[in-house]
Amino acid sequence: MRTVDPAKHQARKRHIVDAATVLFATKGFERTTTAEICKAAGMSAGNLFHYFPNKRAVFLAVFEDDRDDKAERLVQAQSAEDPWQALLEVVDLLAAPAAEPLAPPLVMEAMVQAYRDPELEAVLSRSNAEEHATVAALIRKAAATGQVDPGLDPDGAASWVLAMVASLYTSAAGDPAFKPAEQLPTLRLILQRFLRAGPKESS
Amino acid sequence: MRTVDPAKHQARKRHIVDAATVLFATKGFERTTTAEICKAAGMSAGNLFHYFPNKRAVFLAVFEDDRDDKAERLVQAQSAEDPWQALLEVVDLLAAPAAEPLAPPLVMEAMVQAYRDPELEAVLSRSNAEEHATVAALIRKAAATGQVDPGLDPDGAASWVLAMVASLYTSAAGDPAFKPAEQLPTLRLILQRFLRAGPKESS
DNA sequence: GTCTATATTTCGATAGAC
DNA sequence: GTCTATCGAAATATAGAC
Repeated sequence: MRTVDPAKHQARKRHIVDAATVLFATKGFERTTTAEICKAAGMSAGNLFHYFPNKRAVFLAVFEDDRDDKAERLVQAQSAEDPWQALLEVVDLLAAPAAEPLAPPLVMEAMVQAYRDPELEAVLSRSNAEEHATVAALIRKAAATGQVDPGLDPDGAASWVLAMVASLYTSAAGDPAFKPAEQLPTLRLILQRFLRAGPKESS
Repeated sequence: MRTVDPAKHQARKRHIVDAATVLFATKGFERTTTAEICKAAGMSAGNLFHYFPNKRAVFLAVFEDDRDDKAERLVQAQSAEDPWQALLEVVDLLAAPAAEPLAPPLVMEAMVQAYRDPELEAVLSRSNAEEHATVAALIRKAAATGQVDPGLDPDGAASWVLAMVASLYTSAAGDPAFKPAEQLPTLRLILQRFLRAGPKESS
């Protein structure tokens, strides 16, 4: 007999993760106490540890949830008709959260913690691998339709596209005056010139 | 009467900084103890604290020294005849250390610590401002000679150039298999296409 | 290096759903 | 009656001060 409703259980975990996300982003992982998470989530320590084995697991769940979310939306964007338009949509999708105040510090914190936590490292690199595969596939498609320079290595180019998107997060994290949204037009311009350029180059 | 030879004092500080750099890069700031720094530098704690007030000051000195170093070499590269060649040289100069094993983790560590240490933050942003000014000036010059698209905003473009260089460090820090040196040709290609593109764009 | 303060995690109990 | 969510206090671990 199972009396636990999986959906409810999942929702409860999500509630905890949402509360913890704010704290992790503003105070960092170590400086956030489980007591604070409990208070933010409106529950006791005993209850919190009923859902997660330890604090690290809560942190991990932040990025697992995000990965699931993103993977789903990537499939959407990927399925768009025109490969070049799909690529631009994917880039927008990946870049958009950089404008939210919590995302950049959270990304920084994740990079730091990934250094010390192989499990987190695994989640992040899986997430990155999915993004890379999506972007590379679209570049390949767009090259096939002549919308992207066929001379480019799709995997190498995809890495650079992702690196540029990532720099929106690192820049925003370091400098509060940096506005990622304002950089999107320039990012699109760079991508356009880099990827669509024809085979002939003037040195 | 002065009993300290300033040059000798400076050299001794440099020696400590060099020894500490290796430790900071491999173990991170917090996990490096002052005792380890003493041992690596071959001196007693009393002697070390004669040169630096605390561990944080040693860490700070790593980046101050680097800034001085870089500023000097930036002047060199900046003075090259052709603005476009000068720009490429500056980029190479800034990108080159990414290939050294210690630099990427050290850069990461600096970014993390800058979050919590306004003094370090100041050193890093000053360093960044100098790089930005140099690159922007060269872009302006190259635009004037028609080697760079005059439609670009030099400051905005310079920020993106630096962001791309920085991504060599972050990528190398995260993934041991990533080889910054191999990415240099692609980086140059991106810069070339982004910056040199004429005014007409095919959408 | 010891000791204190603070944070994390475990434990046993209670109350309600099925 | 069994199973689960919840609580709050107790025990363990960790970190910081002296």
